[in-house]
Amino acid sequence: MKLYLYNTMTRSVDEFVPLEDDRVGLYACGPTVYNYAHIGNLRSYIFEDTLRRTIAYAGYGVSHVMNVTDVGHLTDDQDDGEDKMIKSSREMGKSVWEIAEFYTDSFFHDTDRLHILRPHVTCRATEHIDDMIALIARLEEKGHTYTAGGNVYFAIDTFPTYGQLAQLKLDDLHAGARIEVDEHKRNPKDFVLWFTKSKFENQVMLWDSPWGRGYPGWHIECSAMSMKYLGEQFDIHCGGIDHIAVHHTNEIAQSEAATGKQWVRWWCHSEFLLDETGKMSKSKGEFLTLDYLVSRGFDPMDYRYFCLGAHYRSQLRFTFEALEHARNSRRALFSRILELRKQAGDSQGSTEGAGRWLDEFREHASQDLNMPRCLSALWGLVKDASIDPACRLAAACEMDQVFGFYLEQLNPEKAEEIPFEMMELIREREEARKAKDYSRADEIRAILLANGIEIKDTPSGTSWRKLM
RNA sequence: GGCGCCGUACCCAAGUGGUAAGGGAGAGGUCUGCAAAACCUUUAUGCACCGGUUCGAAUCCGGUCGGCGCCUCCA
Repeated sequence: MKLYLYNTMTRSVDEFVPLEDDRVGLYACGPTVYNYAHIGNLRSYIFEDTLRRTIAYAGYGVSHVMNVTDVGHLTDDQDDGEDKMIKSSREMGKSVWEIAEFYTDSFFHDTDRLHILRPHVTCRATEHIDDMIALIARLEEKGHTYTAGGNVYFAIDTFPTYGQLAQLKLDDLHAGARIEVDEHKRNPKDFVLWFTKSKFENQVMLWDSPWGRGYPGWHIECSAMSMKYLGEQFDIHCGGIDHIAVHHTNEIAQSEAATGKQWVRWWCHSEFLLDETGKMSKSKGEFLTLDYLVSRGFDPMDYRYFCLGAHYRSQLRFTFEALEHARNSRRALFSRILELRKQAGDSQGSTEGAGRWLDEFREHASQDLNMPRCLSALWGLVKDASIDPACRLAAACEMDQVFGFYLEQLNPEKAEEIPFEMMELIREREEARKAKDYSRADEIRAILLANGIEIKDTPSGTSWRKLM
């Protein structure tokens, strides 16, 4: 299966050809673990997961590497902002290391529930300080750095193609329009590789370096760690669209300045999730978490389905109404799958006969991950009565390799496992129906429904199903 | 000021030159004690607006109006 992916560098959808024939190196910018991930963050990881699954579905092996930024970042682009890790530490009365561990665990708890596959390598910034120092030293040797005011800076003037990814026109940039420019910078777009001056009273994350005791700049970790695990050149680097202008632009500069060759071949960026007021942002203070959605009665798969309903390069506005629609669809889909399983019985289905739908699915998956169209193909398949149920089921499970709903794990028995009291109510309703006391029967049906149990009366008796 | 994106039915959302996917919600029908589920039927001569290019445009070009994101940490 040929894959076509949008590449931010070329600004077009191009045929994807990996460096090696059968293995794809994929680097994803991971979380900064000073707070919970919000659902906007999680949308990005769902996109990356879809990308990874699609690459695997297309027949490639994938090496998926993700960083965890557990070293403090400042709240702005100078060294007089507040370190977010320290801020969080102070507010929660825990050490920065405990904060990092707590939110890292929380992050993976969320991604697990969303069926986001864990990266093959998860690398923590604090465990790779030596690699970062080595990279900075390499840049220093090649004359790309200077020291001023105690900090080591990257000089963008030494990297002629600076800003290519973001199509920045350096002359037109009004740097400092919104913030004051660091007086030590030779060029306003220069950025810090290593800090030695800490103004924070509780800065405990400090390491020795050739430039003094301090801590790394914000961009160097991704360069150092991606090259360590994927090589000096690799296939895909992905992240949120906000990273294009600064983070990834700077990563490219420092990486390619150090190695003298192209670093990343494909840049894939996902668009933002918006809320009613606009972009969802951690710094606004209030934001939606997966836990909150769950507390409102949603299943993590509802959110996954919601995200898959829109293209990853489109802004998507989150509303609870839209999430409810996604939940309805997802439930309907899951119950159809369970129904197919029942009909299929023990017969092992082959996907032959579902070729039309699988072709459609593959075509849209390969065209820059058009998940809305893929979902459309899944629905077409599932509803196609001309195809044998076992075959439909097998084909749906094949598509699910990309969707990640884990349809195969849907368990009819589990759907029918209900508490004893509910069981009693069902029995009582049966008796009421026999006695033609329909008002009581309807009343019980309403109670059951309120408890997430759906009743279905058939000629052969009453069956029930948990709304999952 | 620079860069980029969007405006498609009641809602969400694909489609980017060949005559509007899919889902949700609603309506009618079969079934049912009534429902639910399932199935069938149904809901945009039109894709913000105005021009232009073309045999043909939601799709390309120009303009207008409206909305959003990035350029500070941020997915």
